[in-house]
Amino acid sequence: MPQNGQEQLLTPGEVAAMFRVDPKTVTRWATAGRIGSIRTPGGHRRFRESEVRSMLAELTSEVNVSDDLTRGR
Amino acid sequence: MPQNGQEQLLTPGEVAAMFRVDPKTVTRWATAGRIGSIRTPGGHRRFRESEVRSMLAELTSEVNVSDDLTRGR
DNA sequence: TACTAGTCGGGTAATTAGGGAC
DNA sequence: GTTGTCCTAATTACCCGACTAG
Repeated sequence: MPQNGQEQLLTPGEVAAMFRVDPKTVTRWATAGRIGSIRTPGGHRRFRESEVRSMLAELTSEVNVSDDLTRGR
Repeated sequence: MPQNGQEQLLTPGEVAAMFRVDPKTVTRWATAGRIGSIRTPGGHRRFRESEVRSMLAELTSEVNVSDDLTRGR
């Protein structure tokens, strides 16, 4: 079994689905340097799941926090 | 773990997990000469861990962490 | 010898990159 | 200033049967 100290990566389509935007938009974010990207030798991009999720959480504004629903922070 | 001093070899599946691609894609990289490969007597491929890691680091671009992440602007 | 998981091949869909304009 | 859609070319993903690794 391979060691699991690696970072989980996401495809542009998955990131686009998380933000509910077009994959092209995610590509623009990567081009603009707003999100870190890992390129395959073929030129396709992969994104770090932790980075995407933290960004998603960072840009999320909750209405109210009742109890321990906040487990990531 | 295994022998030290020797170079660690990775299977196509492990390299595929690092790049979040299909093992078949890694095979294609080897066929196209984008990555060095070592063939077993049976025809299966093995890849050098150092080469894969350096390539992964080479194709990784971090975000420019500006201070204005605080949503002030 | 038999067994499980992985990796050959090829072939065909699906995704992505890049440019450019609105 | 940002996002979505158009196009073409390239890359990648999933399908199969057969073989290898251990």
